[in-house]
Amino acid sequence: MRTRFAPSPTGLLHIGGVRTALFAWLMAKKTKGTFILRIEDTDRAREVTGAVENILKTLIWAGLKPGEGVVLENGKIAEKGGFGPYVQSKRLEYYLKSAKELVKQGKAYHCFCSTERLEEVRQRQTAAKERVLYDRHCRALTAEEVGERLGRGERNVIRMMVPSEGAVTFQDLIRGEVSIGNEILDDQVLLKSDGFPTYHLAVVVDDHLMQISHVIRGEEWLPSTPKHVLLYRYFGWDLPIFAHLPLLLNPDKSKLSKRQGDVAVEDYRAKGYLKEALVNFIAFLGWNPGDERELFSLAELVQEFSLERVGKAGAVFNIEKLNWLNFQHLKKKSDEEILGMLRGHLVKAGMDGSAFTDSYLLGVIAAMKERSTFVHEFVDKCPYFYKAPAEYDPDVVKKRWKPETRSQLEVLAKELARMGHTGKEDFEAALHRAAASLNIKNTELIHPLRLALSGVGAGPGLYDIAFLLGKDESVRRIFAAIEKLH
RNA sequence: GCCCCCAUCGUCUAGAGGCCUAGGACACGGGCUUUUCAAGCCUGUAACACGAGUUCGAAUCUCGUUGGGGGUACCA
Repeated sequence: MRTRFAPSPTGLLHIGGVRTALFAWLMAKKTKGTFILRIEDTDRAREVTGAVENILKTLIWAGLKPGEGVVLENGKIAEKGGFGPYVQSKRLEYYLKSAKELVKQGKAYHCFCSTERLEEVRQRQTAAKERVLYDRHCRALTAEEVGERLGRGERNVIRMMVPSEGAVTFQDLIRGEVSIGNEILDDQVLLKSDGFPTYHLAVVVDDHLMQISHVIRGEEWLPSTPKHVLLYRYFGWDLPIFAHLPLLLNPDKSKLSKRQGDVAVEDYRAKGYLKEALVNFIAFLGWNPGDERELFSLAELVQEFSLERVGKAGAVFNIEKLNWLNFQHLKKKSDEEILGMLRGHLVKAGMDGSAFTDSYLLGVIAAMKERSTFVHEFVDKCPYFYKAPAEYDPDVVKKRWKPETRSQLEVLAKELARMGHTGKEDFEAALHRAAASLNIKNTELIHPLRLALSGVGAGPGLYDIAFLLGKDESVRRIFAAIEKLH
């Protein structure tokens, strides 16, 4: 099996794009086939510099490395494989040759209509509530006339000649048989006046020349597939297998787009989503294993995935589920692995990472793991592990800080200061002793202590916090709180 | 407008005629646990768009309606 992902370099890689890439990649891997990256840069106006590199890096980040086509070699964009070039702007000769061949066979023709005339035709048709199609004006031109105008170097395009009757029927792996009447098919432009092909010509020529066996793409291409089928027939080529994936939707069910939240993979990456979670989540948008399992690694997806189990209806991109998956995948990682990511994050957050030892951070990770969905929460959610609280949550102060708290905490501080060993259970024992000597319940000390140490009312187990901070720092924070809160 | 595709809880989905008084997951509510917050465990609310058929029997098949989406460029 040879599958391909063929994006246009018009910007950042879209979440819908990676899903298409993922499905194509999975199919290739599953069958020990090849996954190819081809760049469809036939619209020069929309091209964005750096887009190819971004797309490639994002794919690789997600684990979807192309085995052929446009690849990254030593950090540089390169091409690999025997069917190149893999960038369409470098393949102009193929498209020109193909288009000319069709003209010669009478299956395509030169069209000299101006954009103004085209626009006029469109408007007339719209007003008359007719189908908006090219009126095939230039089909009537004689060979002499065409030759003459071509000789003058007049601007023209090449359009495919679509039969006005009959219908095109083709098989889609996901949707079964799809049929569209020829009468609604346009005499599609194949070669633009700038010499570049349109998508329709380029995709057919390249998929054939590159021996793509399965064309896996979004459902938005379904309506133009008949044109492609026609083109395959005109050229006398075998059809690939088509699989049109259901669309990814905004919460309002329209096609996933910008302006309704983030759509670039990079956005999610920047927010701290794990690639494992994103891939897992995206795979389940339209696909499922048929049983109750939900957590999948990329390798497991390769084992289980099949296009037969891809659904037909569009799927809403639901961030809540993604968050849950991120939590699950984060929990699956070893503390050591998280440590590496946390160190990276500390640096990014502008903190002096070297101020904390591995074992200290590992302690923070153990304490916070059940409470964190993202790696950055090992910092954001518990700043008190990195520096003493500068202020105290007013609500918690109101609830837990009584007039007698001050003197009680002083007793506790003395107990703590006297400890010989400073294990987690020693803090607990010391607090119990303090409470006993004051003749109060443990909780009356526990909550004020939590407030003094962390500045907030919620978090990991109190003794975990105290143990991690250590005896001296805990005592310091108690006195700091007494001073600030009276 | 025209064409194509789609239609099960709010969301992702299981379901390929009887196993469905429709299952799971996220989210939401309640409970247990507990020094707090989480996590975990238990539990609750919640869906076959509608209408005709076919059939002994339909979420599952057919047709229609409605709704939604996509397409309709010298963009992909």
